[in-house]
Amino acid sequence: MSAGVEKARERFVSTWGEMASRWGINKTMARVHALLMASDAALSTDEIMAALGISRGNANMNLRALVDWGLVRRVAVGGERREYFQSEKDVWNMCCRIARERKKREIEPVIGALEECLREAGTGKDAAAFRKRLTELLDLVRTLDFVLGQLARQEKNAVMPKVLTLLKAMA
Amino acid sequence: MSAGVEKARERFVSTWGEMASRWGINKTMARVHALLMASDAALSTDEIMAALGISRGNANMNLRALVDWGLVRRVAVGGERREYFQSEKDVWNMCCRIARERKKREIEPVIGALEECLREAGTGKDAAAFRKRLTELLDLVRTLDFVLGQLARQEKNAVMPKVLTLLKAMA
DNA sequence: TCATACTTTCAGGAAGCACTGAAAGTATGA
DNA sequence: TCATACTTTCAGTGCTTCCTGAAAGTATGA
Repeated sequence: MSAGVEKARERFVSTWGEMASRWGINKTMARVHALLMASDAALSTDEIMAALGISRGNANMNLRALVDWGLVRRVAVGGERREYFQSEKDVWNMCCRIARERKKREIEPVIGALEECLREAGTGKDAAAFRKRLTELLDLVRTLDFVLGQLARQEKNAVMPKVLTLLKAMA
Repeated sequence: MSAGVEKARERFVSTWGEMASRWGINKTMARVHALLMASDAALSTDEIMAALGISRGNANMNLRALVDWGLVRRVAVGGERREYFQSEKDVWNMCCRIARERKKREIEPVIGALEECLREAGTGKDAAAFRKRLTELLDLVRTLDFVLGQLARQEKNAVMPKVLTLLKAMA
């Protein structure tokens, strides 16, 4: 078979790592994720360490984070004691998991903080313009929160693909 | 007037900075942006330096980046030689600018790289599953690219708010 | 053209975040 | 219960990114 496949996998791993770090996600975490996505079989910690040239501690930490995000599962491989890891293979599910976690970790706290700002800004006339902008911003962030929520509920709710189809049709 | 307004502005600045840094955006850049959003009047470099306690070089760099992103404008204040800065006040426009830039800087290059991976992966049977996953991923990223593109075109295209309204109605 | 008032650049330093590796912890089967 | 095979933790280190401040650059009006 063509030798390019391995090069392609490597390129994929580094592309994914690069992209993730621009979106505030740990580069190594994304590389581990990409490696698992690119691999048909489940991989052990040692295989991941070897493939990416990272330490045991680092591998462990990032694998745990990926499991927390719901992007990777631990799997038992017949008879073996060692743990193996396997990524969620459905990219749409993957996207839903990411939406759910970012909503929870990054959007919801901001909504709370903006509400607090609004409360703190009081009712004075000098803050009227500020309050208006805060209100509009809060509205926007709530919309984003709503959209991510819909994405996150995907498994129970098929509305998102319909909307996307519709959006393309309307364009 | 209530003394809380200034506290509210400060909280807003730090909230915005915190959020941005979790999404891969320079924290100081976001704080400058927030300061300008919270301020009714245009501000000079010196005022920004004083308000945020940052150096001239830092202020200059981040202001330029904000201007590049289309989130902040330089404005002339009658007779004065010094430059003043003012943020885009419409939050929806702001959102469109961010969508446009992130699409251009971060999504489009990834699409190119994934296409290259797919080409490089060849046609061998051993890479069939990898190719399948790459294809699905590419599809997903292209969808995101499309959505950001629609957002970015907002000024010429009112489709996005309609879709959002619809999404809420369908939920 | 020069003095002035302001802006921009960039080398070096500081801060924060990620990584290593060895030691401690845990589960398994004999 | 112990030996073994593996996983997890975390203090110290390294690396990247960000920031500073002084020097160079630029525009303006006299």
